[in-house]
Amino acid sequence: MSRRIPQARDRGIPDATVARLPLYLRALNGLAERGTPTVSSEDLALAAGVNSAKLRKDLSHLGSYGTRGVGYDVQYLIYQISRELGLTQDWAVAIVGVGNLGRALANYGGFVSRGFRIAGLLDADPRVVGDRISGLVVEHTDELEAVIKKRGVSIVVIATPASAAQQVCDRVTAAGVTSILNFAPVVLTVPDGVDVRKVDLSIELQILAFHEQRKANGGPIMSEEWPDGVVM
Amino acid sequence: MSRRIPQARDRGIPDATVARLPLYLRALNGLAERGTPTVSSEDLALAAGVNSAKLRKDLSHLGSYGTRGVGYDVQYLIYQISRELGLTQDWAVAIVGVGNLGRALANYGGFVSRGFRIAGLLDADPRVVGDRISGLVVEHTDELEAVIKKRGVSIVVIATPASAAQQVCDRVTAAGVTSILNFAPVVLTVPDGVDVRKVDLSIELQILAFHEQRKANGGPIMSEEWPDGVVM
DNA sequence: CCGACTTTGTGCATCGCTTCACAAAGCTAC
DNA sequence: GTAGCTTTGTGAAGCGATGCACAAAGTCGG
Repeated sequence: MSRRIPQARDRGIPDATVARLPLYLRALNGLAERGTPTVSSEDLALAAGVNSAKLRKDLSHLGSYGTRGVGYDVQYLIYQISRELGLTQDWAVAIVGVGNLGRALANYGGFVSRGFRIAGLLDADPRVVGDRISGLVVEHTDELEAVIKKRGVSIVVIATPASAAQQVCDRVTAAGVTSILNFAPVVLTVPDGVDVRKVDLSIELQILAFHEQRKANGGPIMSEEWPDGVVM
Repeated sequence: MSRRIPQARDRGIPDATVARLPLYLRALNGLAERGTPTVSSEDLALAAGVNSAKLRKDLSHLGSYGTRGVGYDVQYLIYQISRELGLTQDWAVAIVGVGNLGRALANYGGFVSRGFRIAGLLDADPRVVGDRISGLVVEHTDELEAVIKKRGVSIVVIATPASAAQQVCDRVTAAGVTSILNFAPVVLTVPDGVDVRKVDLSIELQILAFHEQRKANGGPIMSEEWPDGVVM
C-alpha cells in the first residue's frame, strides 16, 4: 500500500512482521506475569508458536534490543513492541451494531489488555438504544458522526448485518475514521488511506472444511464433474 | 506443510487461493440471486475485491471452467467452488464455550450459507447447561467426547476463556477432531495433522492501531527510547 | 585477561504468491 | 468461412517472506 523509500534505519516494518508483533507481546506478558526477567529468541519463539529465526528477524526490524549471549529483557521488549504498535496511547473505539456479536465484543474482558477503550456503542434499532452494556449506554446510529467527533473515535468496529455495513462504513469514513474492523460478511469499499481488517467466521469455517475434506479423501472425486447429468 | 509432488493435473491448491475461494463464492451467490447467468473475471474480481489476474489464476487451479470471450457460468462455478471447498456435504460443528461469543456464533443466521450444521453446544458452567439457544440445548463439557463421537462432529469451535482453551483442544483432538477454529487468545498446541485457525479480536485491533499511528505521525517518536529515565 | 560458551543479528538462497502481458480460444456478424 | 472482438489461461518476471547458517558480540569462570 504505502510506497516507501528504504532508509538506513528503515521504519518500514513488513506487514507479516506487524501481524506477529501482537503475538510476541502476548507471550511476553505471560512471561512478565511469572516474573521472568529475560528470554531467549528460542524460548519466546516457542511460546509464540513461530520459529526462532523468524522471531529474531522480526525483532530486528524494531531495532537491536537483545543482548548476545543473554537474550531479551522482557520488560524492555514489552515496552518497545507496545510503542511500535501504538499501544502506549489509548485508542477510542466505537462499536456499531449491538446484536449478539456486538454485545460479545463489548463485554470482551477489559477490551484487550490496555490500549483500547470503548467510547461508544451504537445501533439502529430503537428497542436496543438505551440499553446499558458493560457500563455504556447504547446510542442511536443517528448520533454516529457526533459520537465519532465528540469522543475522538479513531477505530470503528462494524458488527451490523451485512446489508447495513457499507452504509455505516461510508458514514464513518466521511466522518474521518481511517481504521475499520469489519465483522459483516461483505467486501467494504473505502477511500484511499483507510485500513479495513476483516473477521469472517464463515470464511474460516470454509477453509477448515477444505482441509478436512482433503484429509478424508485425496480431494474431491474427480470423475464427478457435475451432478445428475445437468447440462450446460 | 504437506509435501507434494507437482503433477499434470495438480490438485495442490495454494493456501492463498483457498483463502480467497469463499470470497468468490459469496460474490457469485450475490450474482446468482440477481439472476446473472455469466460473469467475466473482471467483474467477479471487482465484486470480490481482488484483481482480475489473481482471480483467473486462482480459478485455473480448480480447472478450466471459463469460456474465452464470454466469462464464467455463474451456477457452474458456484458448484465447482463449493465442491472444491467441501460444501456439497454437511459438516457437523460443535461450539465449546457458550458465553457472549458462543451465543453470538450459535445465533449467526443460518450458520453461514449452507454446508455447516451446529451439532452441539457445550459449556462447563452448570448455570448455562440446559439453556436452549437457537434450537439446541447446551450440554455439559463432560459430554464432550460423547457428543463428538455420537454426532460425527468434525469441526470444533473453541469460544472458551483462554485458560480453558488448551484443555478443550487436547480433549477434542484426542477424540479424533482434526479441525479447530479458535477464538481464545492463546497459541494452541496440537498433534500433527490437526488444522487450527485462529480468530483474534485483540490482534486485529493492534494491527489497526499500528497503521493508525503511522498515519498520524511518521512512526513512534524516535528520540524517546524509554520513558522517565528508567534504567536497565 | 583469556578462552569457552551462549545467543543475537543478518547475508543469502529459496520459496511461494502476485502481477504483467500476451497467445490461444471462443463468440458474433456477415 | 472469415474477420474482428472479447476474455480466458498461463509463462515469466518481480517481490516479499522464510529459514538456514554463521560471524559478531556479549557473558561467565578461572
